Amino acid sequence: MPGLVWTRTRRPRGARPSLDRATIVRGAVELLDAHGLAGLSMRQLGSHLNCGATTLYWHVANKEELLDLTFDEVMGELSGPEPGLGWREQIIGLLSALRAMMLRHPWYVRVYGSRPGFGPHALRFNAGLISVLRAAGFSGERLDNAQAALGQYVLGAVTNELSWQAWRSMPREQIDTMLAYIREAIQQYPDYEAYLQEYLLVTDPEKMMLSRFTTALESLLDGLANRRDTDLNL
Amino acid sequence: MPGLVWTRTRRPRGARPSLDRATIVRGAVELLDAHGLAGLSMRQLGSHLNCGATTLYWHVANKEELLDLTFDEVMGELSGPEPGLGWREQIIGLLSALRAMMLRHPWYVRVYGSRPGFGPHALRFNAGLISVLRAAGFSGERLDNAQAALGQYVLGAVTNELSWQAWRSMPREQIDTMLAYIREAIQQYPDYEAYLQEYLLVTDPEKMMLSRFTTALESLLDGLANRRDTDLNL
DNA sequence: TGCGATACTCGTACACTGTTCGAGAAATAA
DNA sequence: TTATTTCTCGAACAGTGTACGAGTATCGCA
Repeated sequence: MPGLVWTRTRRPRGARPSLDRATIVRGAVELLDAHGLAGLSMRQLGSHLNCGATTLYWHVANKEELLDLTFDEVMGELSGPEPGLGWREQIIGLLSALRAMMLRHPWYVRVYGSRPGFGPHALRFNAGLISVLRAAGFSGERLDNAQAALGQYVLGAVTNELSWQAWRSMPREQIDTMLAYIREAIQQYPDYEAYLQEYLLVTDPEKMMLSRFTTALESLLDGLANRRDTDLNL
Repeated sequence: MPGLVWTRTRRPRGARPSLDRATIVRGAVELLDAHGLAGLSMRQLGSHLNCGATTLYWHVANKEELLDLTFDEVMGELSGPEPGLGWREQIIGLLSALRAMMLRHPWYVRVYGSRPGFGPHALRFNAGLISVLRAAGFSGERLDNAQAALGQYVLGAVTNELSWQAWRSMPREQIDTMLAYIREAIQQYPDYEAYLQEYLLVTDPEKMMLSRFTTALESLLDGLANRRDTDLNL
């Protein structure tokens, strides 16, 4: 438990470092991207970086802190709001980039659930979102509500999308038996059956997910726009 | 990998069961509620149920399947839509109950990310949501968009709320050092600073979270209502 | 009544995990 | 040179999921 989690200012007076906090975090992200959350172990990360597993514990307090660091590391892939656009376009741009990042790093949403996420990159991103909203006429509790609603929606949408991806990447026979079960079980819900028949095995899920995402965001922005302080330039 | 995951129809011709699939799942939920996702191990579940750890593997394929079962088990705590209300009230009732369930079982959202969730109880709940939306004038792609947006928002909101809870339940000194770091780091974002000063240590977080949830849902429903087939009885 | 066959229970074992501890190596400061 | 600090890492511990196979209790049927 160091004082500050993300920054460490130590001036080396002794041996040659040969291993760095930043390279450890980068290596962890590589392993996470390649093999998922379960594929990251201290030993495997050690051999990935050509060092002993316990060496990592000199640079990092424990695995939890390492996950915190990877969490903020990928937040660093995001950039700030695009100037010169309307506030809705700016927000959709920010959140679409956030979604893309989360999809690039599928372990991100699973780490999120038990972690605050106040690293410098996360702060920077949130500050950008807040500034756009404030300029658009949100303040006080309405600002808080808008910011929370938007961020939370993105998180849930990506979580849902990833769970859908996991479902589609199951072995074919498992999908088939599952489908047979579902088809039989939903016969008692005619409305739902008609709905699922159409969407359970859609041909282009990526396109559907993106369409879901943007239209839901538009709907949410519609609703939020009516809850601003000023009702100008809608 | 049994044929159907959630149902198993075997007629015992041999020994006394003394252990049941349902009691295993109930015991697993108890352990998860008490000690979190990390607190559920096959050995601990065994001793919780007064049986050997490997005995469980006769009734359950592996831990993953057990998690699937617990997942649907807690979905069984939800009931269908309340008749005699407007569609918005029905939906808010359904989703508020879903949120309350997820908060009762904080492990739920962490399990969700890597799991499809097509158990019978989940199907029942989704069918209820779909039927309300269909009766409210949604169909086709708009129905899909509305259903996805609502479910995804709830998931994200609860995930966010739980991460917030985890943050507030950290040891006090860790919170303080983190706060000091955050306060210093956000000085370069004046807008965000003013915002965080107000909301970082709000006195009644439960109330704030509930307010966020309901107003975001109202905003989302506002936006969705304009994207129905018929624009009647808004 | 006896005899499989079936339905379960569980001890042992294996490979793996996060993490602690303490010994050692290497480089700088005095 | 000596002392001190920085860093690496092998060994060990408790815990994990799960495969295997031996053992036991109960049933249907002869």
